[in-house]
Amino acid sequence: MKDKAAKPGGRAAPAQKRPAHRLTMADVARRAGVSTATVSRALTRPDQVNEKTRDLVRGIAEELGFRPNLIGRQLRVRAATSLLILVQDLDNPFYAELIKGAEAVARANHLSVMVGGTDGLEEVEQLYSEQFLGRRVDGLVILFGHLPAGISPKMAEHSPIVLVSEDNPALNLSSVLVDNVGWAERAMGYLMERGHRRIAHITGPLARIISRQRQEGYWNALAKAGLPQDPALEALGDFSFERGRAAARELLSLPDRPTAIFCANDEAAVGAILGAADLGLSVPSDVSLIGFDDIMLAQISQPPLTTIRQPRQQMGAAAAQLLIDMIEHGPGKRAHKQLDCELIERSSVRSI
Amino acid sequence: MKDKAAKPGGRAAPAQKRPAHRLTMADVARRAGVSTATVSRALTRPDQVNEKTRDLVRGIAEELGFRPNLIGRQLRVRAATSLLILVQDLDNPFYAELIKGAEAVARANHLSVMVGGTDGLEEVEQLYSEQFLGRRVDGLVILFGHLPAGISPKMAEHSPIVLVSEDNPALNLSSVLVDNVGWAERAMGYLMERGHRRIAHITGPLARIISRQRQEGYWNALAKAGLPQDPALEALGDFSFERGRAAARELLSLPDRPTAIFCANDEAAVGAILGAADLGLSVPSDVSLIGFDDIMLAQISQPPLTTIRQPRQQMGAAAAQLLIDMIEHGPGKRAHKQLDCELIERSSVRSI
DNA sequence: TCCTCACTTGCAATCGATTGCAGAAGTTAT
DNA sequence: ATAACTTCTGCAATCGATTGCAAGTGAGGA
Repeated sequence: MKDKAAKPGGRAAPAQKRPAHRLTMADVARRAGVSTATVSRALTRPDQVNEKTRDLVRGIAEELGFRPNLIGRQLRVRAATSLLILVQDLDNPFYAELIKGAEAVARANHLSVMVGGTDGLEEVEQLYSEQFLGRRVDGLVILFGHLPAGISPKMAEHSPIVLVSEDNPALNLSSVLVDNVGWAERAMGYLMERGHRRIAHITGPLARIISRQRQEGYWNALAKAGLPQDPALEALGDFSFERGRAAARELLSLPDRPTAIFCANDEAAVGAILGAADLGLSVPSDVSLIGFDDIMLAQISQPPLTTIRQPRQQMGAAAAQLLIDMIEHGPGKRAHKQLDCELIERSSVRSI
Repeated sequence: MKDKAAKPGGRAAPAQKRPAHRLTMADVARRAGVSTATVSRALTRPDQVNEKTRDLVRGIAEELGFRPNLIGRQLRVRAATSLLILVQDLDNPFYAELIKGAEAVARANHLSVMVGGTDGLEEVEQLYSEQFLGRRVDGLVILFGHLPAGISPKMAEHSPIVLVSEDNPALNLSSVLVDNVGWAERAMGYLMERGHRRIAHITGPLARIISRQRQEGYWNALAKAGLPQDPALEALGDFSFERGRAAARELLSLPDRPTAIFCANDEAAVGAILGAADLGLSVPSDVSLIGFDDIMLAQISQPPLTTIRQPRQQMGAAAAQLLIDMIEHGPGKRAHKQLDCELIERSSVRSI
């Protein structure tokens, strides 16, 4: 990659004879007997050039298969061209749909979307920050709750950056969020309305703000119902299927078994279905389950999962839109967009 | 976006006073009392400039927070900077993992990854083709079996383009594939080894080559075993969960019910589990099921699905690598990379 | 003392398109 | 016929960095 020097020995040079002179506007101009300025105008501002000239130039450009070099254009016309979406885990289905929403809006605004999966690695964050600082991307959608290494909070203040899904109140950045605390409370409320009193919680990884917020909602609901917090009813999870399964086994082996479990996400909830099955218990007859997110899995699981749906695609779209506004009008003041979730009733909860 | 003209009425202009003159090398140069050439070298070829000058320049660059404009650099140094991955449906989990694999390899080679979801729309394909023709991206990973609108086969011959997952033999392009026919046959073989003779098939959408290849594998296996093709045993699917469910109901309502079903993909297979359940039948005791792909769902379904695993991440990585080679050494001759699948034995098949 | 060579640095061209400004040509009004 | 406009086109600067070439400096050798 970096070293193209001809190898001393080796097989004969495979490359083409000449570097295949790339077609530029100058070529079209020469061929049409006009200046490059005219070519440029003929191609991008048809009304500013005489009809005959325009058709001539366009014809020749067509015939030659000329396409303007977008890098050249971009250097001159400083218009935004792309957004970068930063994710920790690119193949998490939750993010995929979000990316889709953002891409659609970006595309409608003549922007393209780059994606970067950081795996949580600082060096990779740094690398992508460079793209932003080097103005190769014009805005940043961040799907984790911190600034990527290489971007200082002060810098971020004045930049088109938006935090999505996971907030970080310490940074005062624009964001697109759902009310995790409130909807966790709502999920708990749903369980309580159906008579459940002894309700366990499988958390997400507590290092993540989003997990702590859902936990807070769990606590709030308990408090409002005058129920005590019982540490034994909180099992540490990490959003994974396997951990959800194990956690459910722990919780359901308790002497005084909970009648329902609020899971911090769907994947863990589906794990919990199996964890229950491991103990010969079935959902919802022996234990009720409610999840969070409404990933595809939630519809397909047996039983289908009652859960809180996050409007993922809309979140992505809103993020892109916010960014585009910031790019056009300057960062201005922070915008905090909050989208509504929805409780999707399926069959993993029964009344008692 | 296109029209920035000041709105006649409205609130006061929110934009900053001045467009915040962007820092360039010239600024650093002036401040350091050297030429931009020296700044450039001090920053990118440390050994070519005197130690003292270098430190001075770097210090000032640091202090000023200068970052070189990557667009300017890219215009001058024609090095590849990015790959574009084109997909029909961005939130299909199958592709997400593939993108992840490609991104990792791209990143390791100092390239970034753009993604485009076309939804199968020609106009969107056209739009992304433009990015490629305009040299804003240097290579194309295509995850569907045709060239995007706007790129002619002849053009494609000489360009860094690779078809992944879905081939199109008509185009003679480089590709990264699995042997869909062979592995479909293998799936069928697995069923037959376990005594199944009456085996149905839920196809994918037959417009897609990949579906037809798996179907061909199904037929081949039948033929090799001396079994007849029975049209009644082939149900048209579309890779979706719902259609899989419906198809399974049709097949299992047949007077002479199949003992096993080979599903063209996992999502349909999981649907089939429920389709069977709809008829009071259970998997694998009443009917065996084998899928294709090994998406996450396959591990989690009840019962977990026996299936053919495609090495998605490797496919993405191989595609990126192939592209990078083509970019460095010219397209050269076509490379067809075939990766191995793996039969993952879980519990959706029983011997009879 | 003069020559050669290595090491630093700057000049200016270059990548490819866009666009402000001004001149040329043509039209209309007076 | 002349002034006043329009309309069209080209010149040349510009966006921001990189790099071939040449010049300047100082050290070391003859």
